[in-house]
Amino acid sequence: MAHTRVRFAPSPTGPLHIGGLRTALYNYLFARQTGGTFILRIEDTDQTRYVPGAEQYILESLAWAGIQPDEGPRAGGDYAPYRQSERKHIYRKYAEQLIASGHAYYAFDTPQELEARREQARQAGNHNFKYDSSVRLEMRNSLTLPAEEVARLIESGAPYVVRLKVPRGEMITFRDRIRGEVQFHSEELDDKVLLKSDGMPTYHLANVVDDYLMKITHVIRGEEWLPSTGHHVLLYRAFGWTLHMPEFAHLPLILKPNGKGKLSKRDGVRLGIPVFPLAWQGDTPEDSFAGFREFGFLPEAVVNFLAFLGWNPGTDQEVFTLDELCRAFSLDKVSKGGARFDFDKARWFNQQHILRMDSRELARRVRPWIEKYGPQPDEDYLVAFCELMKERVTLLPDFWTEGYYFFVPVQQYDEAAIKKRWKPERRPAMEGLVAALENLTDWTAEAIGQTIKQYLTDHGLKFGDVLPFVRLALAGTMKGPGVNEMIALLGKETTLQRLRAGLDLFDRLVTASVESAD
RNA sequence: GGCCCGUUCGUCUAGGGGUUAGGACGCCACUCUUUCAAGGUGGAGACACGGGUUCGAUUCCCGUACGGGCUACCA
Repeated sequence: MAHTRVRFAPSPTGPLHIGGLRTALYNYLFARQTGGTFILRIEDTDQTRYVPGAEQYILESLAWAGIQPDEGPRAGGDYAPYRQSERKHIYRKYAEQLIASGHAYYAFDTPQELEARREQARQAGNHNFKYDSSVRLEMRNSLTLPAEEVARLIESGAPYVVRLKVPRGEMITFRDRIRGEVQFHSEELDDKVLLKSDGMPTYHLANVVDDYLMKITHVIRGEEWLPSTGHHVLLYRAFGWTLHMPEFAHLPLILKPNGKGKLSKRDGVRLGIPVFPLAWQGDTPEDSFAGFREFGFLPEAVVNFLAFLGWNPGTDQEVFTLDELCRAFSLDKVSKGGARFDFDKARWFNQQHILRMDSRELARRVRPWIEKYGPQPDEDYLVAFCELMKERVTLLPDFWTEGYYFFVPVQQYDEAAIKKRWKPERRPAMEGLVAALENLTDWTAEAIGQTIKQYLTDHGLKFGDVLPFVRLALAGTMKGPGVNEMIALLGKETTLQRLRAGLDLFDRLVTASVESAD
């Protein structure tokens, strides 16, 4: 196969949707796997929908996910510029070439005239007005107007568009990498606007021209583009570029959790789940959203999760690094049906990636989530903490909520557990243990374990007789890492102090409940 | 409405003319453990429907149903 060149071509109209990120990911994986080039092209041809900051957001999202473009507005490349607004001058030439060859025409119908025409069709019971071969000869365009009139209109600066002259009676067939052969009757296609009255191209023209100019070999995009691919094929034919036509691969959509429609930003706010990679600050609170990053997802996990929404390697392996995905990915294994967004599965992927991540690397990711609350733990302490906690969290904020007591005093004791278990008779045994620990100098989990075990056997006690109370005094909760490790990390001073304070608290709680029971 | 695409456990999916239809998430149980997790074991749980083709269809074909996408001077 010739050198593959694929592009991700988002429109900067707002934050990049998670579905868009997946499209970018698949393009990236395909490029990496085939040793090809991954290109980012900004499709900003709609000036009315342009949102400042959106392009920056796209760049940051891709960077966060670890899928950097080889060519693009930031990265540069031999086919620059990569922003369609900066390529505006290119498209007109191609539009005129099409007019000259009889594949397109000027149309002067105003939006009002078109609307009137649509309304007229509605009156006649046709709710599906199309500007196509059946009506174009009734409209105001270079096909119906005398040549002098057309020239006069253009010279006088009258607004016009260029439309594709879709031929009659042709069958348009193309092979989609994912769906096989797809066909359209040319009769069903309307005369799409190619060049808008503001001089900008529409997606259809810009897309085909740029893909040709940038030597794109594979167009991997969402299924919502499937219906207009017929027009695109026609365009390649009209330009005489059929031999350079890229291979198409239309990806299944990412659906709402209930399966009804494609996932939208509304679903995010409605269900309290992220549908964007990063937070987006809109003009209003309703237009601002948290992203996967802010929810505490690792980019590795999001990438893994997204990769599996519509693709699978055909093996039992589910947890993949980006590199592994690059190697395992194949367009042929992309499924056809839409995939529902499953937040629980996303959480599971995150848990898996946390679990497998090197603790030192993990500590780097976790640090902001701890410092957010004040503490600034030193590196080794944080690494050790991550080592203890990583198998009991799913999202990054859990490190704090589940293990805050490693950084600050216990805020809340599980009083129900204490009242249920604590017997004041246990106090001497606990005090003895405190004394034993106080004498210990080798403050490691192993030595601590030895000391506790020795003490228990010496006094005929079982683990269950004291350990739950050690845990409660140290962490306030019955949950958490092994007691030995917990003691070792907390340090001698904190451990002894919390144990002593705990004993007093336990007694107080139990006597209080006895009194209230009277 | 028209056109296009799709349909295997609740979800993501493997599979493919003859299988006990496999895995993962979630759920349940058990196990391990001082606890919570993680891990291990086990369980419930699916081929949308109707016709063909065939000795035999979940698998191939055709319909139907259902779902989705598109139907702009938006991408």
